[in-house]
Amino acid sequence: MQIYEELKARGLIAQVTNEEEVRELVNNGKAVFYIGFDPTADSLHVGHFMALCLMKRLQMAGNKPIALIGGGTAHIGDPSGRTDMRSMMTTETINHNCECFKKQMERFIEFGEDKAIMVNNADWLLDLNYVELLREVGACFSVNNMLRAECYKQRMEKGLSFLEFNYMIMQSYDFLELYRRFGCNLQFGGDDQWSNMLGGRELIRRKLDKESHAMTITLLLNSEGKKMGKTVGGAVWLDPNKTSPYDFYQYWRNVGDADVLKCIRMLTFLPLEEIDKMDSWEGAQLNTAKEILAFELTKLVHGEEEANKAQSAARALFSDGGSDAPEAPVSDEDFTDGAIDILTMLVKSGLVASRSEARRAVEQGGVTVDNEKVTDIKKAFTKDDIGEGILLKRGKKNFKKIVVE
RNA sequence: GGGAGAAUUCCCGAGCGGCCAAAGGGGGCAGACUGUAAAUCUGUUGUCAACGACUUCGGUGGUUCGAAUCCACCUUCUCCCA
Repeated sequence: MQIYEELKARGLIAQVTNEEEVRELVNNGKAVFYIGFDPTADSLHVGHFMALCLMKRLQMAGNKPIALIGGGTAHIGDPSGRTDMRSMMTTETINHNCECFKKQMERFIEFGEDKAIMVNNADWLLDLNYVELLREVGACFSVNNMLRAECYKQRMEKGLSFLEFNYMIMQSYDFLELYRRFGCNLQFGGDDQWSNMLGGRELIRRKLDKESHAMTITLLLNSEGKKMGKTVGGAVWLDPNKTSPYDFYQYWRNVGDADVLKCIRMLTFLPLEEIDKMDSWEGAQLNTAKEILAFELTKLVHGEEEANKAQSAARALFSDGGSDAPEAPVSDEDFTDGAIDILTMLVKSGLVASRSEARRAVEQGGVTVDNEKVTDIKKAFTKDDIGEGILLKRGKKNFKKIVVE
């Protein structure tokens, strides 16, 4: 099976400009393609991960990836898929985020001579002269067409600033620039980028009279139509300091029944035949599929060792109440009169955000210590009680092993 | 440039000068049920030394015994006219 067919079978491809031509390009390793990453945070998240996997797949098939970090476009902010204007970021923040992105990407994609390259559009966007730019590309954009684009339509209700309106032009300019510099002939992106990508294609045609292509990746949506990889606390990050490997594992372990197979197909590198076999699984058997999904992804992002750790911690905890939990240290200052009370312990461990929350959790019967329910908010523990460490749980899925420093 | 209106807790959205830590919904959390799923039901959802106290209703001042509520100015946004 060739790469294009595989991507298709995995459900990764949402839209392409011209299927025949793109297939030809990609299957023969003739594509020089780019994906843009907006450095809006200091870590990549699951959404980016999909794009990275796609780059890897295409690279393995002999195509040349360009990772574009949007150090320049980040100054503007992409209005696509947003209903409000995002707050403007300072140049320092953007630069910091770019650095973080770089480091994380290097773990997935091989960069170097004749391999993948990484560029930052700040290098050309920030020095542009307004009038020159207008003269060069301004004529190539029809405002009428732009306003018809879905991403702007939505914002017409709420209000759209001129700043954000220009995002499409910047992104199109990127494509043009990459075409000129590296012969980049294909752009990938999330499905919400479609109109921006077409803008670039149009620009290349007008300025250089050359054909280029665009292809969008299916956005990873759950069965309710919501973007996956988001939790209340924010995104599921790839940075282990922002989302621990265990939490990362748990996120995938807990996806809904309806979404497991889709995720395995789209995100893992397991052979398709193997995945097809799982297709018939149902009911509690899906739990196995979830475990596979969680393990495979954790392995890809954090390495096999971390994946094993996360898996055994989870298994131990949910089956026999094990001891492989992440540790939360408490220090001498946390003890008063030689003991630490349950509320302090909950707060210190990070299992709850405030003492009030801790109190509620205990009062509602959601807290256990070494699997014994604690109902008294005044309950306290001495160092001897803690000994080598005790297992503190809030609810069914949140736990820490308390140890004395 | 002229005019009208809006800003409330995680989000949406009620809120007579005292009975407002602020209705209702969503979301979150916990419990029951389960398969670490979904659906459903129950409780809960500002903070703290907790039958009480403290800090919140865009910002800064003011009126008042008392302000989310009234006044002034500022900021941001929306709408109408140009």
